[in-house]
Amino acid sequence: VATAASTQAVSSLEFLVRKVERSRAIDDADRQAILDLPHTIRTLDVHAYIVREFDRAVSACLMLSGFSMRHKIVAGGHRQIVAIHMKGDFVDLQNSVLGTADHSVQMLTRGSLLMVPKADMERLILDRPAVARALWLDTLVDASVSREWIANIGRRDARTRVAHLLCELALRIELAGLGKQNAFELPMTQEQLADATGLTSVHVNRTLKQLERDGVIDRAHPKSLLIADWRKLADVGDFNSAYLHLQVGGPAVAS
Amino acid sequence: VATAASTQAVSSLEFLVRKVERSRAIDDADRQAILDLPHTIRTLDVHAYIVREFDRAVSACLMLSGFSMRHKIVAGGHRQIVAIHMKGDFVDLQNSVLGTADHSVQMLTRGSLLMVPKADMERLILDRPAVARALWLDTLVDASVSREWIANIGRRDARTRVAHLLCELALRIELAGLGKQNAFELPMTQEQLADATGLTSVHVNRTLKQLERDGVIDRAHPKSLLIADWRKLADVGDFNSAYLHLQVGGPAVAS
DNA sequence: CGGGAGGTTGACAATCGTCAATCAGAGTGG
DNA sequence: CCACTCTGATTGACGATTGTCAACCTCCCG
Repeated sequence: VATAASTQAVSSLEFLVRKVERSRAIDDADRQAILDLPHTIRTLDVHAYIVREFDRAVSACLMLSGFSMRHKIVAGGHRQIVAIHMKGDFVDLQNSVLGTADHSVQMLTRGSLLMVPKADMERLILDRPAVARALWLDTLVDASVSREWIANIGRRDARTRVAHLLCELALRIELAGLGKQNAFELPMTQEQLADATGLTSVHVNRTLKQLERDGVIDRAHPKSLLIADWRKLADVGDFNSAYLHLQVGGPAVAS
Repeated sequence: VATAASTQAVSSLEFLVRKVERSRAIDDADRQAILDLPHTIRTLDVHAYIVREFDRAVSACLMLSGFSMRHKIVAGGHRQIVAIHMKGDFVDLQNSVLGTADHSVQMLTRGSLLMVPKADMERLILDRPAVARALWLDTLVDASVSREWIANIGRRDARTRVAHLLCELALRIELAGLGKQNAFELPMTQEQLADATGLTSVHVNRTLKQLERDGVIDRAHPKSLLIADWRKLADVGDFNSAYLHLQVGGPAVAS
């Protein structure tokens, strides 16, 4: 795989360096190992697939812009979205370690991705333990989010469930620098919200309408979401951000 | 932390070596690093907590026997079980990396655990990349199971959901050498099955009864489960074991 | 201007939850 | 050995959250 050494590409790897640094102290050799990664940038349209079920992973993909969804199809053709990804998220680090994808990842909007060949990623992981630990941390946070989604879908009613998802998206969008916590563009249709919450689009519609009537959210256009009362939404949504592990990393191993 | 060097303890670390070896080729230094880990063995009674929400992790725990459940509590006090663990599973590797636990882990049966202090685990991870990768793999498989649970709870009806969970448990119990795929002791009450599937115990009861009437399962005692027709159960449960990633590891990085 | 995707709404159906009573089995102490 | 107790399983009646179906609307875009 050729190394794309355009200005754009180099700044993208620096983005990866900063991501890794957020969760873990890394040294110059670690930093250089990341900056030396061969890579390409891919821009994908809405609905384009990043990973397809049964694919064998060939690259690790880091989202640079846009939104994507991870989803599974069950018997009967129903779809369940199991994660939403945005700028700064790795979308198939797991597939690149596990081998065959057991689900698909598809763009929710147009966006661009940093692609690093699987073999180079593997080598980075084995050569640079501090980087490996930071990436592992990333997958652990993903796993924590998945567990919260299980609880959300399994044990909360529609109103709470939708409010919770909106809270999560709002917070993550703000953290990614893509909008304000209480005013952002919702990158999903109501059908997609339904597939993420285990509901139907009709019921999501009714639920959103109700939240709007109750003065919790405000929607000028159907897609733009204004959170009229964050406190209230977090309350309705039984939302506690602990599961996002925003301050992770923990102390380095004592030496 | 003192090293417990009883015969029992040593064989437990060998168990960890074998676990790591299953997913990844490791060398003698890796093997020795594992065998040198300080550790203790703890036996816990039914309902005992392995990890409590808000705890700061102090040890990584590997299950040696018995069953446990990972669960979250939502507003209203409802409980959602987000994972079932058994012999060979790590129960708080994630907490040991993430810091504070965002949920609890509790014994479903009496059982024993191998405990390794967090700091030693951290050091192992940084010093032995091949071991770190194997452990990472373990957490990735857990994450994959979580995603399947999201789909199971979000998009399948009660009958399918329960059947799917039974299939997963049957397969994992057989793989752990704790029973046969089509005849094993179910370590969970119907209320626990309900909390794992996002249903109520009453509805789980009706569903199990129906599966029994349909000749899919057979229950001599309420707790012993005989899968009368594995094919049929897997069919009813829309079960495909791919998400368990039973053949993982992938090729080592080309050198 | 036409087509299409997505949003909105109503009527009705059904899966699943709630409540409550009863039953079965295991462990305990007398 | 036998009441006693507790946990968990079972069942019925009823209610409600959520799904289904279908129509219509609105906006965007070519």
